[in-house]
Amino acid sequence: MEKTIEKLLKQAIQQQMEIEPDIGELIHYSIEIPPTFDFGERSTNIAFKLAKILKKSPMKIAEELSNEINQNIDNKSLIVKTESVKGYINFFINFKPFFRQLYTRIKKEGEKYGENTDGNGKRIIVEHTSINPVKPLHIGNLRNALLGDCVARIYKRNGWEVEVQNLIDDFGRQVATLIWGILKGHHLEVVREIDDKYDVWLGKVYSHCNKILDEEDMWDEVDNVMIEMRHNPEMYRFMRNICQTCVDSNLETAWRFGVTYNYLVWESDISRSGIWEETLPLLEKSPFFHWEKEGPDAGCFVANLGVLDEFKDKKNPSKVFVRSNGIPTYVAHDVALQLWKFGLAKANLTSRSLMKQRNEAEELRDLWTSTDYVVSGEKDKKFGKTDRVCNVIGVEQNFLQEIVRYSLKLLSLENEFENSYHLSYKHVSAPHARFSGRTGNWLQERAWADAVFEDTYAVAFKAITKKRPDLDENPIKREKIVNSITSAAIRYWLIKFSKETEIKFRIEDATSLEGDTGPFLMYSTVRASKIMSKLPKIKSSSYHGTFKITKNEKNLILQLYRCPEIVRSSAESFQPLIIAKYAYDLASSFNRFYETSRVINAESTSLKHFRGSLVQIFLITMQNLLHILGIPIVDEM
RNA sequence: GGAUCCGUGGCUCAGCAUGGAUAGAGCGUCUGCCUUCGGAGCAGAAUGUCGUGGGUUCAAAUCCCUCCGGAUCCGCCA
Repeated sequence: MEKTIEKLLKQAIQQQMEIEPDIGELIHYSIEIPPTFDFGERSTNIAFKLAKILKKSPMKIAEELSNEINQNIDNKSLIVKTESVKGYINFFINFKPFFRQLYTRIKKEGEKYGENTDGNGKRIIVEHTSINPVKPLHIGNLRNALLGDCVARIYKRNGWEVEVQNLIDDFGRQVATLIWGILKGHHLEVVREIDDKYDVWLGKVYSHCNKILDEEDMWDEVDNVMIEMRHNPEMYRFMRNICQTCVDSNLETAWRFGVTYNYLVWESDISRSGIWEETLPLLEKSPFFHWEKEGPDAGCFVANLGVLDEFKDKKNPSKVFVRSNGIPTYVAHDVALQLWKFGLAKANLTSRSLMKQRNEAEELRDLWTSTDYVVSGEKDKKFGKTDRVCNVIGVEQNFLQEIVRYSLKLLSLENEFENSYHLSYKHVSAPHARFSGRTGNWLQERAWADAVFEDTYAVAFKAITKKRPDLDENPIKREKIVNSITSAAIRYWLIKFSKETEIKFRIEDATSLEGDTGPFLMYSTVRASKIMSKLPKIKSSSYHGTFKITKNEKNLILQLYRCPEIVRSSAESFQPLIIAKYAYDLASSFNRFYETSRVINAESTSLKHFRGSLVQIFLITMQNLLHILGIPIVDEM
């Protein structure tokens, strides 16, 4: 439709205005959806733009162009008429052929409707979740996981090959703290309640350890544990087993929400892989990195970021990459990791297959993990080496992530610099503080992901017992439905905010099932599939005939048409929110259609067929959107 | 001190990239709609100095600057 409009406009402008320059782009960006469809289906403000060039009144230009276009079209073309109003040109489309085209397309593409091949098989790594393996996922970690999960799903549908990584930092201070506590027997002071998942209990132990350490300063001992973990194989094994069990427990949580991964990258494996040893010489060759000889940073390996405009104003534009004791800093490590992701550091990593995961769409995903031991005969697989990298990391790391990105620029890795994306998001906050694993305040607020799931489950269960007493007979089916509703509600709630918005954690919002929520989307598909199940098969040629298309029907058609453009723009901006908002608008349009357009008891056969096919393509489109959002599809609820 | 982000009805948020017609949703409040394909829905009402003040423009919630309020970052921690 837009292309037709562009063509008509271009033609008219060339005939009327005698201006040659490429106004293609100007025309392209001037086409918009009017505030209400009373003004037409599309409109353009091109007359305002041309007014400047031609030094003529916009109204006059709009009028002339509109007249010209009206002469170039007839009632058989896709655009049937145009009107000029207050300088705008409004376009009215011929709905029957438009609908026929759209119907044919959606029916043909089916579950691929909305997808495109922009990625052309290029590869992207999406790294998300990446929590320290000493605690359960809290609601903020879940936001991270869901943003990453949706971006992965979106990229897949834009023709990219996606690799989802979860970085497990088993070598950090947090793990050392926990291990210190366990070696001291402090875990015995924390009761594991009957319904505590392993990671929830570990999280309690971890915050208990922090409390002890804050009271009596024994951080030296933690440092010793950190060193022991690196050099004493038995200590390493002990630590890794605990972390592994915690990760298994974290994975269970992720799966409840439909989140799956391809690869678990362990920090200890990375450290051993020689990745840093590969990276350091690369940096040393660059004129922007050097070993500092004097000043406060003497003896350190330093990045000279001051040469970049972006860092010029910093108080201290240089950044330590290697400490005077020879140990690389976190940022240095992250640069190395980023190089590995792009395939620029080989890293001697071995991997093994863990299991197959299945998500709510019944899609399989192999889970692999990096490993420190290989069982003979096991397959190995190499990860990394992608064209683009998206790291989902909280907003508090903006500055550090910028350093990582700009380090690539200093290494003249322009392409990798352009293709590094830090998906930065704000935190989910408790009423008065941020959630932190150290203080364990997620516990009091019941803000860990499993608890939120349980609380939402309870609300959904209550609702379904009231609405569907018949399901008392079939508790297994009911449980499946309630699980779906729960996952849908929480997933949608955590993606419907923009990344820059700090979400205030209030359980009433998370568990809400009405209005702008996941279950609302599900419900629209339930309505549609109920109609479909009661409708005889539609023959694709049978929606001709004489009938009027109502306002609500037109609105639904126009919404359905937007899907591919929406999928594309959400990938470009790394904003799952765009899909969520669109899906909500689409469901609303359907609900309005549903109220006013009877399908099964339609006044005529041709009308019944037309409406039936509209329901059909709505169902296809909506299900595709739900897949992208990771919301389960059910045919009753 | 420097940097980034945020401020939109009573509450929670979209919209800002690429300025354009009447600033949109949801919750809450009020009024209607179940002999009607499933009411987790729909129709309607009330509620707005788009933080403040200036600038650019034919046109500003959107771009630029000031100030106010809030968040985050600025380590040889991760």
